[in-house]
Amino acid sequence: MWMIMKDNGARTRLWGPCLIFLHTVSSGSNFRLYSFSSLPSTKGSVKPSARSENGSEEERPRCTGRRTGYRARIRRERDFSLVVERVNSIIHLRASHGLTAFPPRFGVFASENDGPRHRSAYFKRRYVELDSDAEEEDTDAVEGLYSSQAVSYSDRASMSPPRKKRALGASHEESEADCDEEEAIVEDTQASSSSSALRRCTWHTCAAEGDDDFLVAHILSVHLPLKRGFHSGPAGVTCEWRDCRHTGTPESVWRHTKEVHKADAQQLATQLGGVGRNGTFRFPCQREACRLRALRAEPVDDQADGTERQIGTVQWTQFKRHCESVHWKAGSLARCALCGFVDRRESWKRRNHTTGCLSRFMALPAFRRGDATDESLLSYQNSSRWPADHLPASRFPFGAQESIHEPILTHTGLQVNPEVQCVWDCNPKGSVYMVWKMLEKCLKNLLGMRSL
DNA sequence: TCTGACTCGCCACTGCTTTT
DNA sequence: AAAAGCAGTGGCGAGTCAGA
Repeated sequence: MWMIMKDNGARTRLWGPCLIFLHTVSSGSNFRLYSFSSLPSTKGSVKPSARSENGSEEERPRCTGRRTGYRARIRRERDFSLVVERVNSIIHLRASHGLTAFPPRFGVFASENDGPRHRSAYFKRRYVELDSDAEEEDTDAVEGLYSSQAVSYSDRASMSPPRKKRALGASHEESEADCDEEEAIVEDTQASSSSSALRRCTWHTCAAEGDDDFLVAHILSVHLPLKRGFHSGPAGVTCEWRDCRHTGTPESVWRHTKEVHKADAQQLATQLGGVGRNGTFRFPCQREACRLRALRAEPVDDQADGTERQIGTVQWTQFKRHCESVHWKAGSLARCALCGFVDRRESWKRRNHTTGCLSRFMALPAFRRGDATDESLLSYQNSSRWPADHLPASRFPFGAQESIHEPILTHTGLQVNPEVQCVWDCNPKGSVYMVWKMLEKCLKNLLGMRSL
């Protein structure tokens, strides 16, 4: 279903497995449920892809004026106005943080400019799962976010096989874990690759159980809840086109690049025969890192358009992504909430970083003892960074700006820390993710539905 | 309604690392 | 040493959106 949220006057369009329309009614801190009739029409990027997994058209949850598809199904099954009235009477969300991602893309980097996008692998997968009635979840699962009772929750229909233990974790393990703990990491990682894809939190007496993303959210909301704020990303990046020293946010520097350097790029493409069909053009990136790389490399192949592709050249249509992923390490990238590892969003599913990272973190002696603090997380992030003198030259993102190595842990007060209260007979309070899962369960139970 | 710019996700390729 | 695995990166097509 669609969810639209207004926060301090700025509407954020979100999609999620919900039946509600949240609307700010008082200074961005209280949210109220509205019926679908209040929903504005949605089109464009908030709409799931028209393509289904098997290539056929499916019933899609769209907020149009017509009672079609999923919405019509809901209306047939329940009198939705009664549902809204009921939910309004028992839910009260209190937020002291700008909820720009609801549910948050837990496990990866999230910031104000990094809201959920329907094309992300996570939401695509969530849509498929939640639109299917094939599975029924454990109704007690969400409670595991709080309690130490043995509960289980699987947010994934399947889990990718774990990555092999990599050098990334080696230095960390040398300092933090003994041999037994290394075995525990391996066992834990292997366990996570089993068909159940579930494993337990290793925190002291905690018995919460779930998949990788669930456990990351659980750890950050339950065991290390207070001081961790949402990192807003690198404060600034530098253009570096030739000798340009223009600095700013990734978005502003990209605008600057388009305004000031695009003509230069086109001229380079023309000179080097990099102009292709349909107005596309490929040019050598003029940042020092790419120029040095090009000097060291030979042309690699011939392109369909007859031009020769060289190391360090890029098409203009891909240039923003190139800047963000190669030079700035900022923008539309995903970041691990535990170690700060940054990768392109579309690579997260394939790389399966979370499995190994979570294993290493939960193997920390302090974490297993149950006395880990935010300093433990900060220490873990520091130790997980690639030491510059140990980096293979080709692996290191040569030219990447320093912000990539900044820890994401910020010591902030409650006033900027995500904190949400959901009153549903039991009055829990906690992270956005946790309350979101509870709300999802409550709505399911209320509607008597197996899935939304 | 059309069009061009833009975003997103999938895929292929290269080269390095790890395993056998 | 060969094979397999993986990280880094760019190409490409489909979808989206805003402006003409």
